[in-house]
Amino acid sequence: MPPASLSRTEVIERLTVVLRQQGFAGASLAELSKATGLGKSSLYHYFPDGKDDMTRAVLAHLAEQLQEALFAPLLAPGPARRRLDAMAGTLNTFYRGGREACLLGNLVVGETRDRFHEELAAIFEQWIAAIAVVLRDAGFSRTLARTRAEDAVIRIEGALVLAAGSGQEGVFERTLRQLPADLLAPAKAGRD
Amino acid sequence: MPPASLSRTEVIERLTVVLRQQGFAGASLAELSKATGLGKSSLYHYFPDGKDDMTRAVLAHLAEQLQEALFAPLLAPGPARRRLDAMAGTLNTFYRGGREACLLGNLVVGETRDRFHEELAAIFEQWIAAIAVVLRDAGFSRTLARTRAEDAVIRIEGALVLAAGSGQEGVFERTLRQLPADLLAPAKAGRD
DNA sequence: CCGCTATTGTACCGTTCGGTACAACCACAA
DNA sequence: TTGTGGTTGTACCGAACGGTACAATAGCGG
Repeated sequence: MPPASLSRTEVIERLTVVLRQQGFAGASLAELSKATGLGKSSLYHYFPDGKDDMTRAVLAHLAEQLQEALFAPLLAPGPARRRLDAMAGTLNTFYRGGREACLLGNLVVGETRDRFHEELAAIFEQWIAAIAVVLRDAGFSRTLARTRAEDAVIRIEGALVLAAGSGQEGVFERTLRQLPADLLAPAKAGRD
Repeated sequence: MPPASLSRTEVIERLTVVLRQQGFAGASLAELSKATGLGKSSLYHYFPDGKDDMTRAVLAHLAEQLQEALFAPLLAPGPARRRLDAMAGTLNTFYRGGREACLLGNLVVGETRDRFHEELAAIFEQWIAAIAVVLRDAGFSRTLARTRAEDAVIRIEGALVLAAGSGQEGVFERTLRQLPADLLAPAKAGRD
């Protein structure tokens, strides 16, 4: 085994890859060890509580990443449309056009949903709240902004599921392309 | 262990419960055995290839169920709106208002995505195709009907993810409530 | 150079994993 | 009654699981 020379961040990023592809139950210590290049003893040195600790570290790292790459731009000044377009662009590269799975989506399963519920719910909430701010800035009511923001996250997560399940390439990118305009579309009586 | 006296269908339904809650990797033989009341030997008697066979049987059973409870009503004559409303109602009970996970969504993960890709893709495709027929009947173009049908499945799957991840009860039901009207909304220039 | 701490390899723990072998059972037909 | 074939409990398999103990190392400040 090489002398590592990986920063903690790099280790966490490699753990992320395994967890987001395999889910919690499917990610074995052996795989996590291989992916990081760290032996089990090193892994337990940095993450004393094992997979649990690793997952929490991965979630914390993800929260930071999203904060600066997604939420902050959403909350920054500028035209609503441009901010939403930026989110779509960021997500498209983040999920490699739908070819990469969503860590959050793969952790809301079985016992892990309850075990990491706080962290998961917090990330989802921040995301929705950030989108809702944009929609409020665009002039929508608080409640409409909120439901549309939830809808945005719903469509992103759903598109990742369908893209993975159907194997159709375009599904995710098309969803991202439509999203900004749909979110900003004028409210219609009887809808929303 | 009781003398079983379960029909094959009942066994499959009990396997379904475990698989949809725990996913493939998270569903152990011990759990599947306990849930069905069948010992491992009986399980292997009915499903010689183990979890693989069980999962395939569960997927086949799900396909049948969806066929008669979801796709057939969608393809039956009647006003488009009523047919979509029926779908929404069926889904709401099927997923217990978002409290129950989606088997499909939990199988598009890790290696299981590839292992059962054919079955998964077929079910998604049938579902989308059935919705698209309704939208074509409602007067939409082939391509618009198709993309909106994909969007419907996307929103359903996404709503299940967000409902599970956020713990918010209303998310799934609200999504289902909005869906029929959104799908039938007149096309607007620049959107869709 | 020393000594100290952080890190790591190796060996091992008990448990559970998916899966198999096989004898006993059971209902039922001959 | 005696098969007989579909079923089942029990015992077991090797491998992999998550996790631990510990001695050896590596790197670095003094």
